[in-house]
Amino acid sequence: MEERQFTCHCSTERCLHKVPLFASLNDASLESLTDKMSHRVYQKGEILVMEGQQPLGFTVIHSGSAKAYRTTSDGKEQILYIFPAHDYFGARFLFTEDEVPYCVEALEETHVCILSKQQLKDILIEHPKVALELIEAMAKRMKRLELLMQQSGKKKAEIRIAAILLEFAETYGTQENGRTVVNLPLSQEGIANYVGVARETLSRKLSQLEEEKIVEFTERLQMVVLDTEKLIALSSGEYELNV
Amino acid sequence: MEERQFTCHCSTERCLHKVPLFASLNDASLESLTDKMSHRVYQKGEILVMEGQQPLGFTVIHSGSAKAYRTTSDGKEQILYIFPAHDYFGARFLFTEDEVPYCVEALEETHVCILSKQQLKDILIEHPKVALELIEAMAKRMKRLELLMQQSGKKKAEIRIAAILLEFAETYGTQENGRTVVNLPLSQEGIANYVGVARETLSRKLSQLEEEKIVEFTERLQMVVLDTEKLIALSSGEYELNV
DNA sequence: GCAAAAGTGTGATTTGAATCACAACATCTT
DNA sequence: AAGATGTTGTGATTCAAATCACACTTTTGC
Repeated sequence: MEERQFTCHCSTERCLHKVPLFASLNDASLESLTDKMSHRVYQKGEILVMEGQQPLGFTVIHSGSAKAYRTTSDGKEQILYIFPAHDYFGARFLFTEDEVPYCVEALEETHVCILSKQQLKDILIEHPKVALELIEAMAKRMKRLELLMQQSGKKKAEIRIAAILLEFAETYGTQENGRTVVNLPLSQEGIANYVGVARETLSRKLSQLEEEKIVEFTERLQMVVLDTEKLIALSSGEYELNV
Repeated sequence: MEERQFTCHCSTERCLHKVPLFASLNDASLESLTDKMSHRVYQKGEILVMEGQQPLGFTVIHSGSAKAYRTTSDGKEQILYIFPAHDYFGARFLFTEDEVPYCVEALEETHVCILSKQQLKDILIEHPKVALELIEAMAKRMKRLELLMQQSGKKKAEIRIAAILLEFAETYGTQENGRTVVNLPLSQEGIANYVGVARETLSRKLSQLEEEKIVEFTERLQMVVLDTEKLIALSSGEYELNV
């Protein structure tokens, strides 16, 4: 096993540069900001923040990825967000509460940079353009939530599954001679918890999707989208899986 | 019937004063802003914006209320938001898209004040505190969406119903010697569309709630909450309705 | 390399809510 | 006041997904 790393290379690499949120800052302010941030490394399975705890702060994922989830009353985990590399979290709950509303857990080795609430507020007041960016970013996240809401109102599992697969394709997919190859961030069990259906239902639906040549599961945690059109039609309810 | 009103009293009443979003603006900037806004009046059932259209702008509800909904592929309406008086909408889609993602319809006679995208942006750049307020407001709305998401992942209808009733109690309830009297903004049919269950299911569940003396429906569009604790327990899944 | 653990596929059964189908009210309208 | 229209309650039936149960496969850790 590799030696565990306790520092990240943020200061040298100026990791914030890759985050669209801070795109409008010039290099000088960016560097002074980076110096002020604290940096941490988490191994796969480690918890970044625990539901009910004090918020860590505004957290930028430098590398790696994480999932945010809550444990429901019947003991299952409902995943709310997957944060890929260069994404961030914390703005939403830094501003609304006292305690974090969900657990965030690393899905792999993950390096993060953290900004305290006050630091973030200072930046937003000083650089209104960053605030505007943040508003836009939040709007995008809301858009996704609204879409999911709409779909989850409906019972059909396949609609919601198709929507999540499309989300994955967009976030983790790469084009390879026409087909979209997607490295899934979660196992089937995890996807089921994200979609909010039973693991068995997901397994059955995925088999159907393969039968109908809409997607293909080549190896563990890898999916190839064969027919994006159909997947979109499915997610909007225009198309249904035949038995 | 009363004569239809085509102008609102914004300029004299400084309606924006009541909107927490603009609380940090001084009277002078508030008044100059108010003059720049356009004002409109809608009757019950009139559409403020249509799904797919160009956004109206950032819209503040001066008086009245409205619902935002989408029509799903199977022809039902899924209500996403209810906007009460002094609430506002538009920030979310002004920043993300080209077209409005849902219909907004007046639930009663409704007076609104509208700010164009550019006007809003200018204010946000000039008054970073307003931007901070907007971020907080969006965070709150996201919090609600996340909560609903979580609950809609679960199948139990009563959990989601309880959550919505609590939301209504908070927004439209008034304390009257211990009990909370709530003037509902929607009919049963509307509530069903908001929760995302069949109208019949809602009716049955509400009857059960009355049987168990948790709420009481005194007159049309009026609910009295008798046992808030139980309603909360129900919404979190700690308590279940006995047949 | 082998055992334990984690993840996956598939049938049989149960269950909760959607759907269908009306009857009973309430509310607009003229 | 009476018909029309919209709203609500309740039974019977259907149906999709959860649950249960277990075989099978893959990964992981020592």
